[in-house]
Amino acid sequence: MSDKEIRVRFAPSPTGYLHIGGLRTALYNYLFAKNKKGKFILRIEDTDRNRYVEGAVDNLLSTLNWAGLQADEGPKSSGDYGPYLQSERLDIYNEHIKKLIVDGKAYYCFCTQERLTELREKQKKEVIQTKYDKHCLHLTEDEIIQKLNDKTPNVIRLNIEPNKEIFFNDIIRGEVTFSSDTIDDQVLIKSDGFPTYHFANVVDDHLMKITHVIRGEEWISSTPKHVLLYDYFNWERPQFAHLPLLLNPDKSKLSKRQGDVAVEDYMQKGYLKDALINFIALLGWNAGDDKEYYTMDELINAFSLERVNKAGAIFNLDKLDWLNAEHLRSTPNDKILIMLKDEISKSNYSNFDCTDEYLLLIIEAMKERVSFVKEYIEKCPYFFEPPIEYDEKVVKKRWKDDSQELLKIFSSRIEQLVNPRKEDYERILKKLCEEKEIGLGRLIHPLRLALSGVGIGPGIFDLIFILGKEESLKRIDKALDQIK
RNA sequence: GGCGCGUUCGUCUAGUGGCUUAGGACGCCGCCCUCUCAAGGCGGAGAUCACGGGUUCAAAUCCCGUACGCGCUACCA
Repeated sequence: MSDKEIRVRFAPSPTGYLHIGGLRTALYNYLFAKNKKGKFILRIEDTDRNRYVEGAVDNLLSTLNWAGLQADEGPKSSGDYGPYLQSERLDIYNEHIKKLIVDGKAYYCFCTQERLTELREKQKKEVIQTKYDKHCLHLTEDEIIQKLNDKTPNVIRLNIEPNKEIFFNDIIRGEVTFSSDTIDDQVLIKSDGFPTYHFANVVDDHLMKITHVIRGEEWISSTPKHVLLYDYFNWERPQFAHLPLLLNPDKSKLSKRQGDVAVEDYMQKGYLKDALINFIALLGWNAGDDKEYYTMDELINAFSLERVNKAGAIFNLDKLDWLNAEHLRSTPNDKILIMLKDEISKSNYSNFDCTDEYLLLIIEAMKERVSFVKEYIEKCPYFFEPPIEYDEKVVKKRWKDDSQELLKIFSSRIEQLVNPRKEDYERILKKLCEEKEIGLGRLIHPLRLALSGVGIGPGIFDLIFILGKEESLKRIDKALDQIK
């Protein structure tokens, strides 16, 4: 493998949404390509007309873009090897299948669906492997021409020679061997004239000069068919790397039934793309050290197929939440501001009117306390509206006999302040506690309760400063009135 | 059923024959810090490395077998 340009592809079928497992496959392809200064190509495998979903391609593209996995070549990008939609490449497949037929490597099959089902049932009853019996391979040329002229529905099948050892090398798993006897004469061209995945994928990968086929483990079993096709065409085989599967908690292949599998679901839940990418990158790969937090650039630098695991990984969200918090914490405040404003517009506080400076103060104060942007609202609603009620437990624990008096004095003293800073509140509070010979908590806790209605939150001086003098005075008054 | 792939703490994983009384991370528990909650620091519980044979002075690591799990077994991808 000389200095040839590395070219890999992500080849999803447009089923309506991007599966999280698909995102990981795309990511590994992307990381590998970028690490090798190669190209990442997106090809849409839309050869199954029954599964056509309106708008699926656009959706796929936008989700991939959100995740930061822009294709160097693809349906909406430029590229010299298009079209990148298989449904637009029918002529190409047709031209290539002819060569195979001429060489006897593929053949027409006119068997009806009924005969095929019957055959399969018979084989099942005899408990032998279910596969096509090459019935139509023995048709004479005249018979074939006759049937073709009669427009008898037909498919084209791969002609697999019996009794051959087929092996290929997998970067992740090493050498894998199959006996050709266990491989079916796969349909290459369906009766509607569309190719199957097996045929289209090989033709396209060759024509698009794909050097490495990186895909899910579920393709291992059909790889011998693909490998045979390369050999039949006399084409150089790409390198294969079959990724371990993403699993449900019960270890079955990650599926819709057991939780969210669409990338959009995670977008909607408020996960940061950097966190999601970081998380799925670590599901099946690691650099061999203890590093857990990665940016995309760091992933590109560190990634290698050799260090991808063989065993499937259960998709478990605990770590994702932690990574999201980590990534959110290292996001600059001005970026969080933009996300927070968006979140506010979607919340009950959509009419809340305030300056960016106000939100920035909240962001800074809450930064260590949130894992998601929306928690800047959920965990501290008191920044957006006065407390409606006071946490019963906190009242019981923190509201003492002297709380009323202390708050009254404190309130009257801060009232005198002009444009108070955080330090001014602190000075006054400390002085008052000194005078009364009490610990700071004696005043701090009731004050927090009065201001926020709850017993948890940012530092008290941040809290009072952010709310501001007027608002704080109002809230203290109200609390004095309502908490008994 | 056939074929293929896999199997280290609950989960993600390190480990490529001696450095391993199997390391880290998430989660969980405790302590410290402290105005609360977090964050942070420190510590703890948690894996007879699926099982059984072999090879070797020495095996989680190499070989064989078994079990279990998963994938494929379509004119789906």
